[in-house]
Amino acid sequence: MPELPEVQTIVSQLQGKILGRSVRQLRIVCPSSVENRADADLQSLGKVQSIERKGKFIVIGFDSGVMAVIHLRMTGKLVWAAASEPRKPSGLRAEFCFADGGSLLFYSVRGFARLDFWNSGDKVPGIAKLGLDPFDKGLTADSLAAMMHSRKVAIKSFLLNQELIAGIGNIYACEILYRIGVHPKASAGSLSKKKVRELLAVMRKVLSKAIDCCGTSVSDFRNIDDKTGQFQNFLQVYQKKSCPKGHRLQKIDIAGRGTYFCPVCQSLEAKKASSQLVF
DNA sequence: ATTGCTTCCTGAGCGC
DNA sequence: TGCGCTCAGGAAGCAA
Repeated sequence: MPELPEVQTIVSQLQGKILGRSVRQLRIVCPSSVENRADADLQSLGKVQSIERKGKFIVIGFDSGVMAVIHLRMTGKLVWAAASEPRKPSGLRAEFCFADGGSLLFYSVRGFARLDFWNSGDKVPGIAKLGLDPFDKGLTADSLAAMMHSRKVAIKSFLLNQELIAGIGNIYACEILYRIGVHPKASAGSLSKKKVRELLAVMRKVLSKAIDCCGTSVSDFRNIDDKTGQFQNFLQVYQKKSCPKGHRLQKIDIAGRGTYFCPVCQSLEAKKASSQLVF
């Protein structure tokens, strides 16, 4: 499931592939996954001017004044295909055909992913509500501690809330909490200032490493060349039986997500200083 | 205001 | 081999 590192991987690859190129035709295969909320004809999108990540959203700006806002949710994919390559029909929702050859294919196996068109500068509801990016300089130990202060919600749910911090999903939430030795059910407000500082540092470290690895492929994440990422080789708890120290892991449900944690390394009180290696 | 539950959907994996 | 069941989860929407 694409989270911040996977989406960043796709955005970086798209920048190298389609920036400055013109879309000749937009082929909408499945209209229920695509919506035009722009005052423009989608058959004259024009040239790709910008490609950005906003939380887990991908925003592609065109010189016609339209932007494509894409959210891959769980099983969405963007795949580059040469004009001659056969298209896998299963889950194909739309295709951007480029004037100088090649296509960007938008897939969504389970139909949750979205491709919506807006006028550049429109306030897109999902994006407008996003909290700070984990790498935003405005996100400091102080501001994070202020956000967490007095919140009773489980720290795992806090990390998954896109309106607070944008980009973390289930896999990285589990991995970050294991690395700082905090129980996923510990209330966000219960973390000491020292732990909050550690949380911020480890969050950035884990996400950076995952970006360097071009993401995590535990199920079906693929980059635009249909290749897997490599961070699954560094996972310590997600879908594992035991932690790196050999303790048996537990799996519980938090906010409707499978949550993996080590009952030995991750204390509920969130007070124990972590001495374990991050990688 | 904050928290939590339900819904959407299909392929993979499992037991029989 | 094949059937039916369970599980996977991001975010909107609504209830408490």
